Amino acid sequence: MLDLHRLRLLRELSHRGTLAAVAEALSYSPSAISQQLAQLEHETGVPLLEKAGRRVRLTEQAEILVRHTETVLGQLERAEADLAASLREVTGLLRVAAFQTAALTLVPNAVTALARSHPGLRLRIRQIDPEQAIPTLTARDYDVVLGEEYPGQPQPRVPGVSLHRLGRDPLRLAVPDSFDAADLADLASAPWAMEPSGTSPRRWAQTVCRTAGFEPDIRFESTDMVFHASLVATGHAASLLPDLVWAATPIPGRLLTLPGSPARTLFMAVREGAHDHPAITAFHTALRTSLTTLKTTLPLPTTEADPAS
Amino acid sequence: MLDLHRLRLLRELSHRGTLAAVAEALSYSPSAISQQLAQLEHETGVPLLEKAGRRVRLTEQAEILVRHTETVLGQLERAEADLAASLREVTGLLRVAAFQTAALTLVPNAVTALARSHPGLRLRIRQIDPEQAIPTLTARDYDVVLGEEYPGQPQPRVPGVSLHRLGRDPLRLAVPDSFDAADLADLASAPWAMEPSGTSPRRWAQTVCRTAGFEPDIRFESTDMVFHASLVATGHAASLLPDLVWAATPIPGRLLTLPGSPARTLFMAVREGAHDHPAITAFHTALRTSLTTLKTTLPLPTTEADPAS
DNA sequence: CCAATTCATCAGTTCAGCTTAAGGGTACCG
DNA sequence: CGGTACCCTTAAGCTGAACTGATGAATTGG
Repeated sequence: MLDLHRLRLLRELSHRGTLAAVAEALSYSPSAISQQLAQLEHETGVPLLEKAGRRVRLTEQAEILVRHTETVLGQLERAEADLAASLREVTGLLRVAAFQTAALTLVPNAVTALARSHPGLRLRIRQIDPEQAIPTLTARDYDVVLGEEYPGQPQPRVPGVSLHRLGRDPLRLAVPDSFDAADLADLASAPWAMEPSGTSPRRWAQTVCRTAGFEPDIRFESTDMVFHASLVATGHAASLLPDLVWAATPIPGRLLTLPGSPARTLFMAVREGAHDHPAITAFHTALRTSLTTLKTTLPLPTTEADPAS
Repeated sequence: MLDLHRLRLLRELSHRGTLAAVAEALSYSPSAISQQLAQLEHETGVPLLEKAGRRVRLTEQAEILVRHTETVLGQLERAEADLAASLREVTGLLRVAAFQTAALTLVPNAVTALARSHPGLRLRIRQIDPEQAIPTLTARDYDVVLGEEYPGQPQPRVPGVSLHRLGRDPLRLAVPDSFDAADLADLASAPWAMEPSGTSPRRWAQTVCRTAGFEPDIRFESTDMVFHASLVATGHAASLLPDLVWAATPIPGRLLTLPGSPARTLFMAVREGAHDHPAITAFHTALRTSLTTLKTTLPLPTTEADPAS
């Protein structure tokens, strides 16, 4: 009988490429992974790994096993979901990774609602960059990862992970009251606050400025959008920020709607097979109602129709 | 993550009914089973077993897990089969349980053929009563069980096990030369050799005699059909025997064809998911050719058309 | 009512699988 | 080309999960 634990290691290897990465992801020493895979090879009697430079490559047979392992793991995930669904009360522990604005705004409301509706469900929230959190779904560090997708910056497709849309979060231009600007083009030489390079909000914001015909003068870089807001409030920079920020901090100046009414899409990533899990569907609906509640509460310019709400 | 090993124990329990039986089947102590299932209950946080007198009953949740476990185990079986199928040569070890006539006649030819065509395949044959061997398929004591089905004695359907027909083996009346009998009715007061009561050949043979209008005078009981044949040869008893016996021992007297040309059906039982395994398909074809070869070789009365060959 | 079954529990033991440490091969870079 | 960094493997030793065996409690059948 094939050992599922070893098969999982093989599957991780096929995703991550090196034994060291698998070990890192699953908190083992590389040696343990090497031994276990050697054992799997021995049990099956089939070569599964072959050296490729200083790395290893999966053989054709190993790929076959990986494919089956995916379906087996999905089946087990569904078993857990079915089991949880058969109970009246939703219980257990849900480990959530949330990006900053979600953690500050969406999540607290959702947690409150769930504490009332599903007292048996425990939540563990951690604020973390979603780009690095999504791969850890399959490593089972988290059950849910909240993510965002900026226009023109599509989320990479990760096998074994399914995405579930939460809604749109409109993106607007936040300008200090002291700035004399009516639209984007007026800010060609203004100081800007943006996210660090390499992030998708940064790529999007830069694209917006370049489309408007200028290269932004970026004076402040931070992943902290509340920091951006305070820079706007104190008159130091303009910034392109999503509406949800204003649920966490007061609107610091003027908000200008951008051409085309762009928005980031908020989504929830879970392991395939787990999306039926009652804890996850409960969390999903709690987030969606949290989002729509926040949207109607916020005193925002109603210059756009939002098809998501 | 649900532990597959523990799930397997739960599955066995749902089939066998008591912890003791599971322990017996899988060569553990009952204590080990109890501990493992308690652990599974603890991990899932869901009650899985409830006391029912001095036994235990599976809860609704446990049944859910069992259903999923069945599909997961089937998937793993298919993984192994796919893996083996991807290799050029058929290798590995095939553990076969065979009933007596099969072990004496069908199997040796098949083994010879396989040794030539698939030198990498090792076989371990054990002669054993198929009725007790089939349940052990799921316990993985055997990979293949050869079985027989007498007319009107249908094989019980075992979940997780699939049956594959090998062919018909005609049943005839073997009468000592010294007996003055032309058909069944002439043997109403003759001494008979039959299989022990409780077996399906016995039930069938008794039905045949009763249909012919008499209760047989059973003087010899044995599962050994070669013994039956020798009783016929030595003039001590008549017996209802399948043709395959004559591949193991000379025809001892006269063979009379029965009305309706009855035959037992020979089949091969394997775990579901394993029927695609190349070692098993190879064994299957070897057995079928072995059977047809034997049939054409035997000097038998050709009074019947055999639709199986 | 006693004997036999069956499951639960506890203490003791064994072995699979982990970590650490050392070694060898490969790529990349000055 | 040597140096360095990275990656995989192997050996040795240790730890904890899981097994055995003994004991006890509950239930059923003769």
